[in-house]
Amino acid sequence: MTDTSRRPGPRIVEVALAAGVSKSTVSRVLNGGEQVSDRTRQAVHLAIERLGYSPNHAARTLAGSKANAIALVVSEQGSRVLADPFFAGVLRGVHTELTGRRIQLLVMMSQPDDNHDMVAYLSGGHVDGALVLSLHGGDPLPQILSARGLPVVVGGRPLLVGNVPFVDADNFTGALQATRHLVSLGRKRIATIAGPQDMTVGIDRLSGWRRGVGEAQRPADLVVHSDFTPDSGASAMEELLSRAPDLDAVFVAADIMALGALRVLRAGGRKVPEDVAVVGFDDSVLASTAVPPLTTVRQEVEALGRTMTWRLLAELAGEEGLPPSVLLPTAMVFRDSA
Amino acid sequence: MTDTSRRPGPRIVEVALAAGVSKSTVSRVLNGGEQVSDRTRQAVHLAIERLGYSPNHAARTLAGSKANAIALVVSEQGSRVLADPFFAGVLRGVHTELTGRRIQLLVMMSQPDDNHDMVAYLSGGHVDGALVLSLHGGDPLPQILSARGLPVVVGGRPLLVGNVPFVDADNFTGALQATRHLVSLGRKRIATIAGPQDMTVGIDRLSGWRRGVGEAQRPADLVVHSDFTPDSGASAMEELLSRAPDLDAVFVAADIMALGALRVLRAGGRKVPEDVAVVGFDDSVLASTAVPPLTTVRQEVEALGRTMTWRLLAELAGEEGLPPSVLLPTAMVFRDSA
DNA sequence: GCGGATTCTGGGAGCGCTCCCAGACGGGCA
DNA sequence: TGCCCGTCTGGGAGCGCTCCCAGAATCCGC
Repeated sequence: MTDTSRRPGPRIVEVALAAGVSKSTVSRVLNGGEQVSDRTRQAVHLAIERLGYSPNHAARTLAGSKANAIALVVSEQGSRVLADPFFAGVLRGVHTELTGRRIQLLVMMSQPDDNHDMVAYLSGGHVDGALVLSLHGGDPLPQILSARGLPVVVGGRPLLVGNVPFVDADNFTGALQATRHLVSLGRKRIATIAGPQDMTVGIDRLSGWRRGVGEAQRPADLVVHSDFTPDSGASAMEELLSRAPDLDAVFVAADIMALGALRVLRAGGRKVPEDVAVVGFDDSVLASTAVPPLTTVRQEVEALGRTMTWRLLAELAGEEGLPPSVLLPTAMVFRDSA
Repeated sequence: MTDTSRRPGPRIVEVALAAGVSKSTVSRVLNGGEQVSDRTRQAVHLAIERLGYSPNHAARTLAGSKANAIALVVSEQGSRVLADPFFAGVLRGVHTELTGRRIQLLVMMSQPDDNHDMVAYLSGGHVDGALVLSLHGGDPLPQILSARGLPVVVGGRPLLVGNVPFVDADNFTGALQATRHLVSLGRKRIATIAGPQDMTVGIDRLSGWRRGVGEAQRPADLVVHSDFTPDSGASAMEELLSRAPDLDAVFVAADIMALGALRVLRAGGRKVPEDVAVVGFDDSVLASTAVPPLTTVRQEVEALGRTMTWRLLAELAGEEGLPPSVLLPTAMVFRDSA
């Protein structure tokens, strides 16, 4: 339909002509830009500006040895509940880190079952690297891609460690901080509603709590596992209450579960924080609107995206001495619930 | 660093050789696939399968007349609060609609101020079309792109109508339904906390409420404008309460504002829904976890993404008689607050 | 049985770039 | 002055596809 007789915009030769140089030189300026005299470089830049030239991505990719694109892979299933605000934040971070560079961001969603096509695509040279948001840590995708020679950075500590670099919030320390806070409040019976133990985010936050109660000589028996939904948080709270009616604090491994827990506490006539102090995790939008507003542990989702991207690009650039993995600091946010 | 001496995987000629045909024929099968005998087609498909061939995107784009890619443009600013879950849902819908087709999805974020580069990029033939998520309806970006010949579909009704097709939830009807529900409950003094009036989502939801109170012969004076944050919802509720202490119902134009309103009502000793019935909008995750759980209007965010994509692809395919724009139905979700 | 229409196939010229190679130019040193 | 070497530049061969054109194969009716 739209037969604009070939794509619009000037070609590299037009720029070369305008600048009075060859297209090789323009190309040189566009890329590394070494071995070009300042006068020439400026002339080229001027011509580019004047003509509004924007290099053809497909041609660069075809001719060059890199794809000038990276992929952000999100798992379809994981993206249901937890991932929503999480994902948007990560994406923003990724994008921030990418601006200025001429690198395309491809977003893909991995099906739980059949990733055959995606693996073929990604390892087929269409992208230079991949960012994998691995919410359910057991996903073999990062390993597969990495084994095929594609640079990969995982967001969230993977369950199978392997040698794929990852970036994650420091869930362990965050949970530890939260528990220490409860201890410092003088709480004696500190429970936890833990996340699923097949996800490192669940595992690490539980470990942090264990360490926290351990170092304060408190019993570490009040653990109920749950699955990152408000309802499961509610039933976990019920179970805790029936097991230990004397509990006076709960560390809940995710704000969204904390909402369910708060509901049960309220229904049971326990005052928060007077009778039971509650600390959540994530500092999602839910936390500030909860009743009462939730004291929680903040993780910088956007920084996660930025750091993942930085790590990947650094690797692509061939930088040496990169950290295999990065843990991002977390910080307590004090509100009313503890 | 990773000098894999050219990209891995077979080329189209390998496939042609394996199938005993020419590369032209393989190309034909890959694309439209008309004018190819069934026997040949099957042989080619077999060869593709056997070799695990995946066509080189850059080469197709360079040689062909289309880019085989579409862009999803999100505004950086809008993506802060409102957009988070919204965006993930839309993206999922877009992706769903794209699977199977060999079309890349590029995600870009538009800076509020400088979109110069992005416009150049998008209208430079790098993508075949664009999906623009326009949360702040006044954005001229869709018009600009469209004027430059790029097919565009906007998500959310734009403020400047123009001739750019859009897909939106039927905010008007949704608000009308909500208001009618409050009327049917026998409420007499029905207020609204409206959204910003520089966004059509705010305008349309207010219109729906006006229509609803109007057709029930109720006064339409209890309007307070707010800005889609819990705190602004709270202060709006305070204002309403002081202006009309006898109000017995509120339609809040977004769940996130309703949370603030609920807080104020609770603090003021009003029982929800007994004293004041509250209906929200969006059916976000916030609604079900609110206290009390919020009756609200559900908009199908994923369907929005799917529909936008369908509309764009249909246009790219040159289909005739496409609807200029589409309004997606909304549905009431009844919980405890009204 | 033959001409022409119809269906199918192959050849090859680009698409717009990068990157290798060779050549032009100039400056320092013996 | 002559030679070498380093800096800068231009030419041109691809990258892997699509798409146009021409030619081969098949079919049909008279």
